[in-house]
Amino acid sequence: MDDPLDLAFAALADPTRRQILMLLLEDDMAVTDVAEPFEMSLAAISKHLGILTRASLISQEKRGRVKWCKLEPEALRDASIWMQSFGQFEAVNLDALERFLEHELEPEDRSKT
Amino acid sequence: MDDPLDLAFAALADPTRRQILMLLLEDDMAVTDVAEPFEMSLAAISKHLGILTRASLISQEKRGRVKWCKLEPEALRDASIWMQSFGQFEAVNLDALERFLEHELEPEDRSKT
DNA sequence: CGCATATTCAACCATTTGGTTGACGATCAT
DNA sequence: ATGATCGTCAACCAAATGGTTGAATATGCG
Repeated sequence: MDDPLDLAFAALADPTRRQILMLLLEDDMAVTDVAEPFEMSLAAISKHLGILTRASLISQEKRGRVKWCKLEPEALRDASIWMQSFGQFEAVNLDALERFLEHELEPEDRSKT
Repeated sequence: MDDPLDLAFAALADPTRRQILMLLLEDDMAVTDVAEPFEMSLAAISKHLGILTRASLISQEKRGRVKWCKLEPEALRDASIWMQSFGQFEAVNLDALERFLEHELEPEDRSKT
């Protein structure tokens, strides 16, 4: 079961991991900093990052003792492309996207605007 | 864990379920007919269809003793929209899509052309 | 060196998942 | 009414998932 599509969708199915991706959308981050907003242990976050890495949704590069996490949109693109075949292209409604993201991002506690 | 996005991505993470969606892309189908190309039991397929239904990726309507399954792209669209925020819109590369679908659909045994 | 920081590893646990089988309830045809 | 077909349900099972804790491994700092 190492179909890239399996890995990508399975990785995206967890809300913690989607939230991690949203964090990384703003900037590359160290593992410890990724973990900071979450209630769970650092080890748990480390596992989530491993899953995201195996799914190629992020990459991790160790510089010094810090491991930097970076968003890697390629695999996400493949999954997105797969989905387009069902969404019949009208899926990409940018107005809907904006409204959706507002609704999705607001309830999170990460709003330090 | 009834976030629609969780349900949609988790449903898509299974290759059997993605294959079912591809079947339904061509036409609405009865449960038995959906199950026919697969090795596994009818009950297993019934479960998969239940998961797809709870994720709103398909709908099921019982007419007589036959339960018809129908593709329902709305939830898929939501998931797709979520992903666009990472793919930075250039994700929708139609050439790539066509090449991808060719590669994805060809190896299946569903080719009765 | 000796200690703090950053991250992973290993063992463990509860829950979920994906599958099986056999019995069951509906529906249609004869 | 009998019987075949359509589909689900319930109980069970093995394996995967998402979390915990405590020990281990680097790496940087003074």
